[in-house]
Amino acid sequence: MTQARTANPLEQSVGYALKQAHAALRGAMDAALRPLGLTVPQYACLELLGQRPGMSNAELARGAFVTRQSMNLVLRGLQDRGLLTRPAVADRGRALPSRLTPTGVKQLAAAGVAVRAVETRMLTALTPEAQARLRDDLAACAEALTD
Amino acid sequence: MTQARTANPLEQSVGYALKQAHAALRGAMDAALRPLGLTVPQYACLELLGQRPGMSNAELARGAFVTRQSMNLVLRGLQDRGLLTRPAVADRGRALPSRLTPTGVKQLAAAGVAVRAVETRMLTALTPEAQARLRDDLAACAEALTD
DNA sequence: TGCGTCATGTCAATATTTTGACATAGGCTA
DNA sequence: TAGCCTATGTCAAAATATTGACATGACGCA
Repeated sequence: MTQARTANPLEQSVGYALKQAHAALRGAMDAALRPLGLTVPQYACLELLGQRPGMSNAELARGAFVTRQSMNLVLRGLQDRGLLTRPAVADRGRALPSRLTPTGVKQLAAAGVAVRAVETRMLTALTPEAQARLRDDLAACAEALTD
Repeated sequence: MTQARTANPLEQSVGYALKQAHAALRGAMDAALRPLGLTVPQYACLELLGQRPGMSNAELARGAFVTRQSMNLVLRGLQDRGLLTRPAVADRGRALPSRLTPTGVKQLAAAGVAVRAVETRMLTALTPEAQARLRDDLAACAEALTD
């Protein structure tokens, strides 16, 4: 026991476990979205817009945890593919509100099914209570670091 | 906004919380390691080698959740800076075992202090029991996805 | 009104990572 | 032994993300 601690302290680190779980989730989502021709950032963008239409590029970037510049490229790609629309000029301020097209809504629906299946598989070993607790603890971790 | 709950199902997603916590941790580690001239992958490499000297490039890549090619670049950078050594040729197989130099050990010690401070800050809101539970749940999530 | 500050969108350049590919070394099996 | 499979290190190219910078618009305040 005491040897296990000194021999593998990494495995006892919450940070390492977080990194491990994130890598696994990212890989699984990537594999699930590939048949649909979507990357994870692209899906995140669709999901955010599906839940709150009219979000600006900067808002989407913050919600997807990437830079404005990266999200800008994602946005253009999705726009070129006809999954969302964006006004060429802003009528108020500089923010350009994006909205899903009907095609985008359909793509999001298909992607959502695939992603939710991944999440369900990830959480198979956890009770609903444990899942809620995990979510809240992760949120608390994020909040403690963003001050 | 009574529809705040139904309007934000993303906040109820464990996967999203995981992504959020990971982004916050990554950013905090980045900031903590920058004064030392280290990136997160570089630190991960040092930490792995500190705990298990002689790991090969491929082993380090798996442990740090990056590709072999990425770890190869990290390894070369650290080697050029004199933080680790690697034999030019393998005496057995193709794996080249890396080992920290005394300078590397010192850098790792300093970086370890900084990183542990970040992890402590991240976990301030959680009891030791909750921390252990969080770690185990994350490990269970990762394992469920890697089958 | 004028001014300072902040947020946004976007361009260009750079850095980083991944994808694809190939040669080599070792283990396994017929 | 020969043949096949897997793992490893590494090269080159492509994709992706970030950093730095700039112009523009909104807001607060004297």
